[in-house]
Amino acid sequence: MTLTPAFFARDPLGVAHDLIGAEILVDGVGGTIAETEAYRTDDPASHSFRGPTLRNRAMFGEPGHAYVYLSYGMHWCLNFVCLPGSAVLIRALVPEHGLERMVERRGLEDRRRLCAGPGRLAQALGLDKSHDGLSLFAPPFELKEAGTVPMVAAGPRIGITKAADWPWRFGLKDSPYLSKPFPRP
DNA sequence: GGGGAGATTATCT
DNA sequence: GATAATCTCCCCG
Repeated sequence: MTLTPAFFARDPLGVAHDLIGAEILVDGVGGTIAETEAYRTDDPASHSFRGPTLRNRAMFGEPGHAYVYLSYGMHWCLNFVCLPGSAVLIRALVPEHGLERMVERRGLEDRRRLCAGPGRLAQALGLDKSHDGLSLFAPPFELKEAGTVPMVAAGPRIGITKAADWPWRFGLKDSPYLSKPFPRP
């Protein structure tokens, strides 16, 4: 699967699945995408459900751009915009590049917890409001395709109250870098 | 290792 | 004024 803007111009379910195993870097810091969640326009849990607002405007912009928002007044979260009104939340990475900077930003050494969760990942990569709306195909972002086809697990999304049972969460099967294990089938 | 409280603020009702 | 796509710390056992 070639990572071009066209890759993102489709249903976020497919994008969320196909992003597992790809690599994301911000200023050279990052690693393999280990966990994602899809948010669609007809999805009660999505920020886009009630239409465009100031916060979610990036979700209605160009596919292949970043949507970065502040969660719980404290944590930045990174999304990749797909078709207008839809996006994929990046929930976990396998930390591989720039470990030193991640440790510095996160204030801990435990590799398993550096990027295991959307807020942790954003902190490790130094993301904030300034990245909202930026293209993923230009610095400081860098995307690389998966080397091999990974085993992908799917299950219910995490931390939401609406449509909580829809299995729109994807991840590297049995990876120790997930924010949480997937429920047994 | 697991459950629960508290942190902290932009956004929308 | 309530809510939220979360995280850390503290307590228990």
